[in-house]
This record gives sequence, structure tokens and C-alpha cells, in this order.
Amino acid sequence: MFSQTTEYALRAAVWLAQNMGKPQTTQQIAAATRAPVGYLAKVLRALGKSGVVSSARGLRGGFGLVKQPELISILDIISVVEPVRRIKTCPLDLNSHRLKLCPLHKKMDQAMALIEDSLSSTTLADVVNSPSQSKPLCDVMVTRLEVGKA
Amino acid sequence: MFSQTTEYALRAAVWLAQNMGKPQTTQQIAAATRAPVGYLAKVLRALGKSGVVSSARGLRGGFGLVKQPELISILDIISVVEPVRRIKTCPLDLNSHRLKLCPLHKKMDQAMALIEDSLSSTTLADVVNSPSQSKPLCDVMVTRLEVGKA
DNA sequence: ATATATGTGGATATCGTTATCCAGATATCC
DNA sequence: GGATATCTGGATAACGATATCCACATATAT
Repeated sequence: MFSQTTEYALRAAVWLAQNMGKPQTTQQIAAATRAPVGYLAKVLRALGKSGVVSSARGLRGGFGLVKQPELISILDIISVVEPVRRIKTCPLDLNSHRLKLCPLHKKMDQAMALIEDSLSSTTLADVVNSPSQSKPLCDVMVTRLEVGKA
Repeated sequence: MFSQTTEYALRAAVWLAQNMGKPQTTQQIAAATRAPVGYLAKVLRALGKSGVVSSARGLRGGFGLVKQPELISILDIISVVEPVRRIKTCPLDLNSHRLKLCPLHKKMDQAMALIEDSLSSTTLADVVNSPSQSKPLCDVMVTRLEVGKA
């Protein structure tokens, strides 16, 4: 249900939350989150354009979260790459359903609303600081970055 | 979040629930649900193979629900064409997350679980018989089926 | 200023989903 | 049995999501 792109974006966001203050390069993030470097670059660009992360070019450049992890929800990240599509108007364009969805689409929309509620109430900080649980991404061995080829 | 295929499958299922006992042809269902005939045929085949609907060939053939609408949940239909993918193992394949998902993926899986719960608790009968609400598909004018070309 | 490290933007390739189409199988009616 | 209606299965096409790659812009360090 979540796309691969969403997975990459969330992993990257979590990694950045775990490394506040230290600009992370695309290479580093890709290695840490096991995401394809080239594609991750594109995802990071999207996160940058939407204002969730900041980017700096050149030596010692990289990416970082703009806000504190406490202020960024999981939904904030997902909304950038794959917005939850609420059903606002009848997909069949029926006149009688114009303002009031039929029970089927109402139910489907409620399911989407559940997702939104659930994901908007969890922040990156929640995920990173969750007590007594395995830490996200924690044992990804950032072994030698293979600089030549990903 | 729901695919187009899921939309078609659900609309078809609702239509069949509204027409129990009267075999509905692909053409009829397509017209009633505004789905592309050719593609709908493929979706109906999938529903048939999974045992949700029965099919009959030849004159007066068509499709019908195998069980009563009360016994078929929205999730039953969705599971045929686009199963909700629960996150059971770490997508990163991390050793330390093997048996216990990290907080990120746990949260994502919980969101999926919410969807499952929500959709499995609603039946086709619920949707069709919902009181004081607009009826699903009710004012799709099944005008002249254009037999020649869809 | 030069060398190096890095993000930016766009062109291109790959792949699964969505969709179309048709020949074949099979059921009904006469 | 012949004509007709309908589902079945597979080949094929169109499209968007996923992914790769490279030339370019820009920042840092010396």
C-alpha cells in the first residue's frame, strides 16, 4: 500500500532525524537506508523543494531536517512523495452523490482518514526515541562506502 | 491509495449485491459501474477464480455473488485484486529487526492494520442497505447499452 | 584560482499496472 | 445442429512509477 518511494523518503527522514546537525550526503543516506543512490537523490530533491529538508552544495554539503523531529510527522513526509488521496467527490461523477458520498466511497474515504490520523499523530521524534524498542536503521552497517559504484 | 482496479472491483461487487439472483453480464456491470468493459472482464475473472463470484457462460450467463452480501466484506473484495500488504518482516532485512519491527515500520504496519480492521468490518450489505444515505451507483443511467462499441 | 566534493536538473531506461483486443470455449434457444 | 450470447485466456499496447546516468552549478579548502 505504501509505495517504494514512500519507504525511501521515510527512511531518509528517520536517518536525518537521528543525525541532526550533521549534514548527510546522498551517498551517506543511501548507504544508511539501503536505497538506490540515484533515485534517492530525486526523492531528496522533492523533500527539499517542499521545505522539509534543507540542502547545501559543495564540500561538506548535504541534507538536514529544517525543523526539529518533534515537529515533523510521518504524514508530513508521506505527503511530499505520495499524498493520501481522500475521496472528496464521487469517482463516478453521479449527480446525487455530488455533495454526499455514497456509503461505499464514504467508507473508503473513512479508511483514508484513519491513515491520515494515525500517521499525523506520530512524529519523527516518536519513531527515533521510542523506548525499549529496536532503533530504526540502527544496525545498518555503514561499512566502507563504495565510492566508485553503488 | 486505492488503485483503479480496486475501485472497479468494489463497484462491481456492490452492483452484484444490488442484483442478487439476476446474472449480470460484463457489459451490464461495465455500464452500471462506468468501468472499461475489457478491463472489467479481467477483474471479474480474478473475482471468479478467487471464489467471490460465480460465472456462467452462454446466453443468459453472467456473474453473481456466491455468498450473501452480509457475508462478504469490503476487504474480501480488495484482497482479491490488491491485498493489503502488512509489514511482517523488516524491509531492510536488518538482523536486529528480524522478529521485532523498528518503531517506523511498526507504525506503518499499524496503519495497514487499521485499514484491514476498518474494511473487514463493513460488508457489501452494509454498503447497499445503509439507511438514509444515497444508494451506491443508484443513478447511473443504464441507458442504451451501446452494443457495437464501448 | 584550482581541485574537489557535492546537490541540481533533465534525459533516458525498466517495469508493473492499467487497458484493449481477439480467437476460442461453452451455454442457451430454436 | 445452427445461430447467438457470453465467459475465458492470452497477446499486445499505453502509461505512470521506479530507477539510472550525466552534464552542470555551486560550495569548501588550500
